[in-house]
Amino acid sequence: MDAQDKQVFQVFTEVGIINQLTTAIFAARLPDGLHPSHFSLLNNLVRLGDGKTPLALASAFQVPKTTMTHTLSVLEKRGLIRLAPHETDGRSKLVYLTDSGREVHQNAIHAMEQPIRKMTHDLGAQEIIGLLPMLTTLRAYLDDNRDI
Amino acid sequence: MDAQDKQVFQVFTEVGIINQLTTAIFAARLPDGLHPSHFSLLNNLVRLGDGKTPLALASAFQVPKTTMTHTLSVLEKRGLIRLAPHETDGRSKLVYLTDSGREVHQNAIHAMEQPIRKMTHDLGAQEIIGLLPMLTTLRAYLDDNRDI
DNA sequence: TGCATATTGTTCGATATCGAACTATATAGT
DNA sequence: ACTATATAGTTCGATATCGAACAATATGCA
Repeated sequence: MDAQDKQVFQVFTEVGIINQLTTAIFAARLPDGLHPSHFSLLNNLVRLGDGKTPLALASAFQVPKTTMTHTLSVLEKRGLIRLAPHETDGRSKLVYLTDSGREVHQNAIHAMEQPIRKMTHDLGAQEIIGLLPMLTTLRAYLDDNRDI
Repeated sequence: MDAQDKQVFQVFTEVGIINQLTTAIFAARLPDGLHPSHFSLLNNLVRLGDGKTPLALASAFQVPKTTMTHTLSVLEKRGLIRLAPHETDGRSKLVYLTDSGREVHQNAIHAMEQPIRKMTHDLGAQEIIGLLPMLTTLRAYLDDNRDI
């Protein structure tokens, strides 16, 4: 591994640390018992629309379907989502947000405003947002090359 | 949450996805049973030196000390690290790499060369490395503001 | 149609992560 | 020195994540 490889590796190390720190910051703002993975799922359903199958969600989040089964069962028990039978495929189900799920999501989003505002105040919004194009490119590339 | 807040939030969403995808890519290259968290610890000891206390390592990785107890016990059982009593503090221990631990780490680093080279070939090394300054700034800021 | 194969989701067992409570040792204040 | 408090690490119970095996349904092809 040469010096350049190590710098690239360092990028992923920093990404990992940032993910851990921001996840911890946001997790502290979530309602009691709501894990970041639960919020992520609610967030996906709100932003990209519900009515997806569990397998489609597992694929979107790059987790095994067994993990999605578990996550969905937690959210269903909490009444934040509803699992309906698939209209045309007897093997499958469809995931829908409940009113309660939308409300919990909205409150969580609102609670995250404060740390985000402090970060942007201290570091500059444009500095942070400036990362977005390359991060998006990198994410899309990795998503298309999972078997790299 | 206004449009700017959402873009900042999107940065952290992308960071999370990139972390998940790269972790999966690297995990696939690790020896059987070696979890990414195990490799991360070996990597830290190699890069920054061993002889640290478990608590110092837990703090460095931002994990509860109970998690570090578990991780260290796994690595010790595999013979990759050695836990020695602290010379001056009877409560504490010191973590040292074994020769086997250094060897496993070296092999893992080497195995990650291939996916890193492919990424840099496809996306351009400078494009990826260009993220490093701001990511480092952001990581240092978050590290200093864990109670944000 | 009938059967082989593929797909969707669940169950089960194993490991990682975490918080609360605990033990042992060190330190500080009197 | 004595005692109260702080610190380092472990144990324990709970949850998240994951892979292997399984059940139910769908699809493709003879």
